[in-house]
Amino acid sequence: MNKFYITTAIDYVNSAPHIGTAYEKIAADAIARYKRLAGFDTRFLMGNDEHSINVEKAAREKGMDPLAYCDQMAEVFQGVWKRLDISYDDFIRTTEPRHHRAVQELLRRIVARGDIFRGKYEGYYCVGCERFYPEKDLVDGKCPDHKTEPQWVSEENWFFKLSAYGPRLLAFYKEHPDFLIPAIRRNEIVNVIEGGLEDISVSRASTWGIPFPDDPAQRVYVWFDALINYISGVDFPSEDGRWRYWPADLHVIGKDITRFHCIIWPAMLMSAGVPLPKAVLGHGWVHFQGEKLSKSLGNIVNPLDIAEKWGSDSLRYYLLKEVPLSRDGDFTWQLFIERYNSDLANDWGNLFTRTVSMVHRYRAGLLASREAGAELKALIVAALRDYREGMDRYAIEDGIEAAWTIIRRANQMVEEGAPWKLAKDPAKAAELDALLGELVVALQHTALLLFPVMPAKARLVWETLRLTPAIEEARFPAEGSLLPPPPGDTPLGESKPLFPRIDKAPTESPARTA
RNA sequence: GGCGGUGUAGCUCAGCGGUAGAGCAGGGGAAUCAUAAUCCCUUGGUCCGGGGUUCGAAUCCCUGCGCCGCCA
Repeated sequence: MNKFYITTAIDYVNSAPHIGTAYEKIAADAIARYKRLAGFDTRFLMGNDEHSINVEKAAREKGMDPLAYCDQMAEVFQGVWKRLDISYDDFIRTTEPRHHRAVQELLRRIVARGDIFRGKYEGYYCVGCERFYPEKDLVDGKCPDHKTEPQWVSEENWFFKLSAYGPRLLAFYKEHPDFLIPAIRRNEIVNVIEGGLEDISVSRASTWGIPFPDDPAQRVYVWFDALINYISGVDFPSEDGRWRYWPADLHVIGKDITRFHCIIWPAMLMSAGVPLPKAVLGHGWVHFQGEKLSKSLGNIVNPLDIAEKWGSDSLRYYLLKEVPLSRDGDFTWQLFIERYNSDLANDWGNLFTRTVSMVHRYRAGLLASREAGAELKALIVAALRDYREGMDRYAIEDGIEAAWTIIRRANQMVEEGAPWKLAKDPAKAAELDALLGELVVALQHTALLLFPVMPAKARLVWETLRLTPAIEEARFPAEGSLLPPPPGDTPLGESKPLFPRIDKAPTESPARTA
């Protein structure tokens, strides 16, 4: 069986997840679920990045031991992810022993290669960013991001010979043009490499972090440490068990950290002699009401607020449909309500309730016919093909669009067939049976296709149609065919609104307006 | 400043050499199974401005402007 190993960025735990963080996990989750439907032995890794100085600082400010603080935040993060139906298989924390082992072993190999040397670093260091800034990049002597004064740091560190890897990286990008998605970001990275790489400091004099091998006075620099989670999560340096998932098939990350993932990380692996990941997807940002998310603007939206009120699926749908991974998108309440009502409540939700209630009303919940006619079958087969074509390119919005061709057609079929008329004429009983059967088959396939995007509602549709086994076990039918139909001898479940409409008035301004 | 992207209907976007497209919103109608949802029809665009290539350009080239990204 083909495997598929997908990861997301691990998160700093000095603040709770916001809608942008959630977007990345939701997108990765949809891809992971899609791959499972496609029959891949899928491994989906997420985690927390706990060795940041800022994490230590946040803990101290709360008067907590850093590790205890991290434990607490790990609960918070995983609670949010579960609430959003993120189906991760494993959750790695960089304070775990398994991670320490992996980091130290990888470093040992890099040292053995001769790529680590002792050097002195002096420069302005922004604690907020955990990075050095050249003086010319400072604005009024302050960090352009945090607007705080950086510290002048001068210390002896361990350095990694990144500069030596420029040619190999360029050759790699030439051979693997699809490594970094979308293409535009690949060009940027190639330009950076062509401009020449500098060696990087990979250790800090600190007490919070992973001890540098053979130099307990130094801790591994948080970024160097963090990247390694992708292999410690599959048991590196063990050669068996989960290591079969490596190399990763896709690292899903934000576009701001592509350089770490597309230059430093491959170079580290080259140095250590570990195979490189297959691809990196650098997604864009979710803006809120037209503005970047930022603490100072106070427009950080808690994804749980939306999920609690309207269901996690509606948030997932909005983000995946309106914010293609390849570019930035915007979250606005107005558009959210618009998409929710028109796409979810009116199109999909209504198709579900009207179909199920007609089966109950006219046929006591039982299906005498359970197959698609030639025309509908062709449509579903085409939708399956288009869906997979889109999802394989990680164009989730195109996959959703393909699913909607079934929904639209089914709603049309209801109008054209007018079951309420057929029901009044006993001579047309067979026609009515056939139509209801077609609608149910259509609905069944929408549940399959939308499961990666809206797992909870898809599951509800699936179960209402009495389909077995569970939707989590479902797999795509072979090319050109449809799923096995629902049973004919068990009455369908209850018809209830999948997405209760949002009445505009009371929800006009749940947050400040732009 | 350099490199790159982008600018198409009120909104979000597709089209990327052959008579302007989709969804939503707006207008009209049909229907009543359904969350007053659905379905049908429909209004709406100097395709950012200017120049050029071509029988023909939203689509290619040049230039100006706006926005965005990366680098400096």
